[in-house]
Amino acid sequence: MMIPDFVDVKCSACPIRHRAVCARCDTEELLRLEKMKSYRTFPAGTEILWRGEPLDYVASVVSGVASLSKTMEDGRTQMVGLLLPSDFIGRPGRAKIEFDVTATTDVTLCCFARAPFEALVIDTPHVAQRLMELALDELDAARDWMLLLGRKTAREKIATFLDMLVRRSQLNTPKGAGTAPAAALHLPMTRDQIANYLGLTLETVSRQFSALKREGIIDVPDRRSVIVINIDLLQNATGDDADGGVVA
Amino acid sequence: MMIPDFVDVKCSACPIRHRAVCARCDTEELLRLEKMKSYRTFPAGTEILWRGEPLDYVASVVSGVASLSKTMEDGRTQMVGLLLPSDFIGRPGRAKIEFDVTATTDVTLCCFARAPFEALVIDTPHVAQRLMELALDELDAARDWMLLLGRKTAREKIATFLDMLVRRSQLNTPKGAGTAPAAALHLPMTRDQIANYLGLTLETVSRQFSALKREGIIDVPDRRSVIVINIDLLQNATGDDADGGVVA
DNA sequence: ACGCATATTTGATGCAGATCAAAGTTTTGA
DNA sequence: TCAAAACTTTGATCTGCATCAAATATGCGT
Repeated sequence: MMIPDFVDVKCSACPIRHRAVCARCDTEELLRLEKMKSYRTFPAGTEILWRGEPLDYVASVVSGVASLSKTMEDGRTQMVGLLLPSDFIGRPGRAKIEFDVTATTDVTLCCFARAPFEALVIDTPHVAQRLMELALDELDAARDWMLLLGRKTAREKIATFLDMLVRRSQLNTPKGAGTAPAAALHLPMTRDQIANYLGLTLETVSRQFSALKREGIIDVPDRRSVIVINIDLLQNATGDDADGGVVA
Repeated sequence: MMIPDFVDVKCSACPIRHRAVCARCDTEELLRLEKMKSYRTFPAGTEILWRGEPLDYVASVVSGVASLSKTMEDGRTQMVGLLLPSDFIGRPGRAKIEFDVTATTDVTLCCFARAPFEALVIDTPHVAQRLMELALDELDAARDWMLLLGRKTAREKIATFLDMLVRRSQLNTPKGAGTAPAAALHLPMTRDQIANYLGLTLETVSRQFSALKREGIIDVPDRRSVIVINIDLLQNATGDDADGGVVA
């Protein structure tokens, strides 16, 4: 399979320039980052980091989707986060992590060696502040997910998941006002991975997809695509209040 | 009921001095904090903050236990965090929160007006760094809880909850080596609140307490107390690996 | 294009935990 | 000191989702 190559991308032309940890860096700071960065690509399904492994690098996700997951002794696993383009891996002052990071799709990372990056964080309050914002966003997302995992039904979980994908795809194409009539979604994961994310089994995920399809709320043209036919009904099925409590 | 009064406590004599946001402040910085702080006490069961309400203050928990919770339209609720002494409420750059904060027991807060506190954060990298550490600790805790909510059985949830209380009480009384034979725990919440925290119903919580008691793993002398008779069996019942993945 | 590996759907059945119900127990306050 | 309120325990039953099982579908390597 063809994996896109980012080796020569300049920060100024970087697709995640405005949302990543470097969002508020000026030209000079970008030059400093440019010198310490290197791209690395991981094929879908490969491990990026193991739990407990020492972290010599920190990184931003440039393209693709990675997942954070925790595993119990007997093999039960739970995804505890999704890393999308512009999300950050690794934390200042933390030499290791308590979960595994896996490439869900092919993933390209913009890696920074730990030591010079931490020096940069100390010198530039922008960057420290941006790291804090990214951490707080993750914390909000984790708490929304705790409500989902602890209290939502299988149907609500699937609807919430699809609704999240719709909102996220709208972030990338913010088309003024007017509700989009039917949104085509690309699913970045298999049924099994979706089940892991939602605290379900793959069979239950499949059955709920079928049920939503049967009701005309979505269509599933192929295993990696979903078309949302009726976004209002979908949002009703999430169990959240109308306004959603999502960052506007 | 008698509620302890902290109005005149000096930072230098503060019980959470070494763990809170001010952990690494020097004498001069403490003086600055001293000038902007004020104590406030909330009786058990009262609301400290409502979701979406503008935050004019940030605060540290000085004593007692507060909880963060999310509620669905139809009334289902899920606790998404527990705030113990030294934990922090409110974040730099965030004017509101996406959950309710409730006093679980009587709670005393050390409150700082938002504006001067944010000025302090900008001036003193210590404080910004400590806030980041606190946020990352919360993120780790949230992720552990996602595994619990998504994949653990009722029995494992209860065992994990009790084990967490044991570990936390050991933090306050770190007695060198040697396993404590039987730990007496004070439960800071009702069965209903425990159920909310663990994504269960109160009946299931009660049944699992009874089962652990029947097996001789714990004793329950009264509704707010648990005595851990066999900590090894309790930890076996959590479903976590032996070493636990908890911060050493 | 074929065949195998992998992913998905669908069906049948079982069970953990929710729900419904009622009987204790502890706390509170008049 | 007593009654009412709040909390907890225990029992009976129900149900949503897991589990077990098998039949497709899809994609990949040769």
